[in-house]
Amino acid sequence: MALRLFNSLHRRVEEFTPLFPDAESVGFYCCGPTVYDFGHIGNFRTFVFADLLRRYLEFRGFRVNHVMNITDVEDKIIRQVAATGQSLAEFTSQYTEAFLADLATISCLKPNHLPKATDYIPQIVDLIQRLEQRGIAYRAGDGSVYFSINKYRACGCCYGQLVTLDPEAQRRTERVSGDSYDKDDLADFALWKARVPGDGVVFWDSPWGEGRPGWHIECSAMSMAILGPSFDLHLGGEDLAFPHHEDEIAQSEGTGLQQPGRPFVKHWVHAAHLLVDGKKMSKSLGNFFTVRDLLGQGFQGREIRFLLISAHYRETFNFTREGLEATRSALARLDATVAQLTERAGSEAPETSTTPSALEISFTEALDDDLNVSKAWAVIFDWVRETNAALASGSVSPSAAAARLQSWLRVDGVMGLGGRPLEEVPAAAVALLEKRNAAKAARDFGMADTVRNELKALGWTVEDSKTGSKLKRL
RNA sequence: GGCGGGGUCGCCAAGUGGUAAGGCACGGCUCUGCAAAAGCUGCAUCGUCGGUUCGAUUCCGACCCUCGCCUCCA
Repeated sequence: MALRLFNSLHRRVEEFTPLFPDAESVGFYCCGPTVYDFGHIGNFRTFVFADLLRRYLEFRGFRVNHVMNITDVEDKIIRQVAATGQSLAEFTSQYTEAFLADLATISCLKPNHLPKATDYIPQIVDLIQRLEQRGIAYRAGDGSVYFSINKYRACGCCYGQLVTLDPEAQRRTERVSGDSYDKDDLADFALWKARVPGDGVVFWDSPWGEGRPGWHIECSAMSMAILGPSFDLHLGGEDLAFPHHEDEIAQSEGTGLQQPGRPFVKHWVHAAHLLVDGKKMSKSLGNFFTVRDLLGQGFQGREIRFLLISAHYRETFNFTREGLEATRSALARLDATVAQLTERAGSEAPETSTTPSALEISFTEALDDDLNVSKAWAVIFDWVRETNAALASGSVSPSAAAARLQSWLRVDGVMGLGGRPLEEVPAAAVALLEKRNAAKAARDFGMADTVRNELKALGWTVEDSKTGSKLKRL
């Protein structure tokens, strides 16, 4: 079996095979954040999903060249720069750093490349010039450069690969008409925006005068500069499918840089939105939570991660506080099993086995199926139950425990939950535990219960078993 | 208005033409001084109405509700 993934380009699940089988890595691009503010967990749903897919590809033996861009020039950023008096770099770097810190908090591996749009102005200009030379880009009266969808189509190219849009049937929103500028056609989009007074000091020189790049062309420039004109996977939130990704395809393929018969991107993958109270989580609706907000409320990064990858990536998912709280119990159960295995295994080497474990086989089957995480969690929790039962029956040898643990660690290499960090038991708690043990031995259960409550107040719970009492962090 | 997703147990969420995974919560039992943890166990006929079929939650049609995109957006 092989990994099958839904390809937005063909609207069906397809087997994933690399575009260039001999290449040393798979080209993997995910549209990153616009760094004008802290990202919210709706944004991070997409990034965690990208991280999961990247980790799974690696689990399946691919080497992945993971690129995530940072959009560091854009209208909102320019407004903020003007308002704060900071330089563009000063302003965007603080949110870029915050973004990377948040990614780490939710256990996302750092992408191999994190290109910033402002570092790719020459490449952007180059692409626009190519489009101009081919007659697909044109200069408008205001000094901006636009992409002509009609000219592009006249070259035999297809605009409308990711979405089926009938321009005539479109609603004429205010946004559309308000954005008309000097375009030949309403649907054309900006490649280079001429400098306007509101841009302040944010502008670059170009063959078309001072200005700044359009949003869409940035991703084309960065992805092709790093991964080449054709690459394997392009990810993003579903709201980016149109117009952002559609325009990326048009600009990138419009340059004619691809080898004949090669697409810009072989496989497009889109992550569905996170909802809050049934509505899309967004800055404009104000119904969002940042990673920092949730951390401040006492949640852990791994709990947020778990929740974000508990549902299939193509289904919208309703975020609730209750849902986040529920992850705690589930993770605790998983942690307890892993902790028991670790203890049982000791320093014993795992049983040698040349075949993957049942856990790994079922897990692989689940994720091969268009990254069916729900199925994967079912597999994992079935394994938890079975492992707990085996441990309780005493039938797990240290080397068998080590083997199970090793197998889990391989699976967790994809899920990225990690274990809950072990905390050293403070001396005060140890003393109380001993006091309770003594009380129990003396059959003074009133005292034992009192001490147990004192321990609880310190944040430790007691678990009694045949082999003695143990403290566990609450 | 156009296009695209959804409606499955209290909540979250898989899945299948032959009467429905898993997680959280809840109940019972075992274990325990009592708990906790763990195990066992109980709990749904799948939005509505029709159609196809020996049989549909799964296919088709209609309808209702809901979310998203339609050039700011992960």
